[in-house]
Amino acid sequence: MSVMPFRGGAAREAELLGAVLEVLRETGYDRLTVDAVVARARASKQTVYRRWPSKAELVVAAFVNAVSGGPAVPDTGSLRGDLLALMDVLLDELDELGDVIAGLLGELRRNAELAAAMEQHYIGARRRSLLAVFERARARGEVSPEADVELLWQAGPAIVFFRALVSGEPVDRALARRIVDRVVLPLL
Amino acid sequence: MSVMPFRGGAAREAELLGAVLEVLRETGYDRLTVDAVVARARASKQTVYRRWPSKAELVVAAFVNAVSGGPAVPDTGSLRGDLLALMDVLLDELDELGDVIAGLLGELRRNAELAAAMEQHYIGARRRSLLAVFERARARGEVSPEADVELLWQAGPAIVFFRALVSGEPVDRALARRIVDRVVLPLL
Amino acid sequence: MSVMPFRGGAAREAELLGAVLEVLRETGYDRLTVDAVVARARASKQTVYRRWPSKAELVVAAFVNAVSGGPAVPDTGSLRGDLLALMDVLLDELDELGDVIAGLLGELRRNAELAAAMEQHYIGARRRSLLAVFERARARGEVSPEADVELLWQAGPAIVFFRALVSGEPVDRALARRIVDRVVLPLL
Amino acid sequence: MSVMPFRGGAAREAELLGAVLEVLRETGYDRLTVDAVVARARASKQTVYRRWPSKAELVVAAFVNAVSGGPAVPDTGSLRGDLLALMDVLLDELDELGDVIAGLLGELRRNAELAAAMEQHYIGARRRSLLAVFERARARGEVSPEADVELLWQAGPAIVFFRALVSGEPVDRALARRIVDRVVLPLL
DNA sequence: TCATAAGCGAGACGGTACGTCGTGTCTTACG
DNA sequence: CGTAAGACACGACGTACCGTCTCGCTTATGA
Repeated sequence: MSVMPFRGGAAREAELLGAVLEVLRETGYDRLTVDAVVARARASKQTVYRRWPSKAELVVAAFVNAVSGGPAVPDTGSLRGDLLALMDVLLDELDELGDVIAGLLGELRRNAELAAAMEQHYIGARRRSLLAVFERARARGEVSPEADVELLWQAGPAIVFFRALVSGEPVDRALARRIVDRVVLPLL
Repeated sequence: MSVMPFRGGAAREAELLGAVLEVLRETGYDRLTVDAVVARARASKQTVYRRWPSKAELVVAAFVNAVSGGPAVPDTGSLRGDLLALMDVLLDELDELGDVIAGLLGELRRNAELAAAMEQHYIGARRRSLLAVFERARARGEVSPEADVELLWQAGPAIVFFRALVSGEPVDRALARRIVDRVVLPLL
Repeated sequence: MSVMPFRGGAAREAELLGAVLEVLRETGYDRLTVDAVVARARASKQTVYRRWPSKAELVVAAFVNAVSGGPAVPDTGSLRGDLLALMDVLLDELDELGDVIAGLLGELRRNAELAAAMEQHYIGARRRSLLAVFERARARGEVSPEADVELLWQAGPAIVFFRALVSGEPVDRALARRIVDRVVLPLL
Repeated sequence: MSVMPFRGGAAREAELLGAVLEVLRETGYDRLTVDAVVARARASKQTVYRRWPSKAELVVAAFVNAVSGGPAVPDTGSLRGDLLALMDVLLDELDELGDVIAGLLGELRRNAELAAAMEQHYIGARRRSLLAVFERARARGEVSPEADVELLWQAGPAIVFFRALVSGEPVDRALARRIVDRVVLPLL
């Protein structure tokens, strides 16, 4: 007498990760407990631990699942517009998942595999989008040849992360505009 | 016939925070337990919890105590030299206490009081040093009047934190030099 | 490849109570620690506290478990023999578990549920045995009709408890004989 | 600017014991804490521990102080009246201090000195009163020569203690009368 | 008259136990 | 065989109480 139809492995996996996100949104990362996730998904702990070996991996999986795909490379016609569009996406994500990221940073320092997953699916995806935007601008001649693009792409995200996670200052679109207009663009 | 001299409250406090740092250095933030600290300091849990209401506050206190005072404002004669000196301090601190910071960021998001303490004694102290350096440079005419100093001071720290804590890229003096020469100075 | 066979809840419960008794015998009631019990049984505190909400309830459960069943109703052929047999059982129990009883009396006064359990399984069982002996004697005509059996059954136990727990006088078989011959039997 | 006049050692001692009794009456023996006593008496812990080496000794001292002197030997003219008068005193004391006695019994088993103090000042005093009453009755010829007075004096107290502390049955004057009329007097 | 000791309040301290919580492993019973 | 349910060992948390200690003040006594 099951109260729920059987669901294959992949579908169940998505449900579990969804439950993780729900609990994350309600309680934050470190108040999240595997028991809460399991109760939310009407699952068993074994069902979770069969797939992810620890709470950290579970949360990273849910996080990556939530942000995966990453931002589409925008095409507003101007470099400035593209940059602002990407910064907006970053801001929204930080707003929603900043707690999760902050909670995970400690784990990432100790678990290279987790760190690699985050780099690959989160930071990496955003880096690739930014670099694509820069590349297109370079093709249009908007980028000075001696600009250190490998360093510059992360100036914007870095400042936003720094304020959101470390210094606690507000991050909003005005800030994004300031960064783009007074830091990134002048250096290109 | 006491086997040990009496130590006033303030002295005991310093000993406790010292024990926290020792344990932090040996075991890392997340493996740190209050019991370990207490054993190290030959203290009782009450002695700790009388002063700091939770493990997080204890660790923040130890961190703040370790970095407080902040970097002396350097005076190498040139803006570039001063900036590099400050970046070096930042790098050393991150190297030594990066794990602690990463572990604490989650707590800071949920505890405004802790966040304020960190901002006041850690980030704030470094911001004040950097701004003092900028101010001196401005007096010497090395800073363009329209430079957004309030934003620029954090470009260096932000990039360093971003790489050290979020993207996992290496941070070293070469990077510091790159940041100063290709981001901060050009924008001034 | 489990290193130990699974034991159902009921079996585990018996093991835990056994560990309590072991620790009781070794260290006495007041020195008994839940941690010691847990270590002895290779159990977790949760496993204990899941079943019994406090140390007191745990100890009462172990005590009740140890004495439950109570003394078989003896049948020596004579009332005097039966009474002496029951008193002997009482003496042995007091000798072995007197410390535990003395330690528990304080708790029992504040916890009616615990007191009821003790009355039901310890005192009650002994009362029932004594009354059965009296009843059989009455059937044989050895009991005067106007004897206050409801009061008399507890004269023996009461004196023994009084001396063992309160006044600190020795209790031995000679005393038991004295009580039976000079108090109980004459009043019947 | 002291808020309280100085009190010599003996007077302070009585105040402290009074505070113990107050706290005992409010919270019972095992919920009593030395800190509570100290707060109640506006005293310092050292002031308590200078006089009594442990909580148990403190409470026993307060108890003995409260019941000291013991019951005056009554003289109602009849043995029965005298016995009932003494039983009434016992009942009142048990009613008021039963919790304390129950809480202390565990300690007494482990601390012979404490047990001796209780026996001397509490049980002993009551035994002496009862024996005096028996002795007077014997002089009047009310006591059979072969009665085991050394055993009989404790029948009444024992049954009362047993019911009050162990079996949890009610103790009242009707019970006292029953004990005197159906147990003690018939055996004399 | 003043200092010097003794008792005191206040309360911090080391130690030990408590009862709670969370993780990751495990067993059972069901479908 | 995968699952829901949930017991379990382990280990950390934060609280409570005991008995010892130090401090600084007040009182009592002796020079």
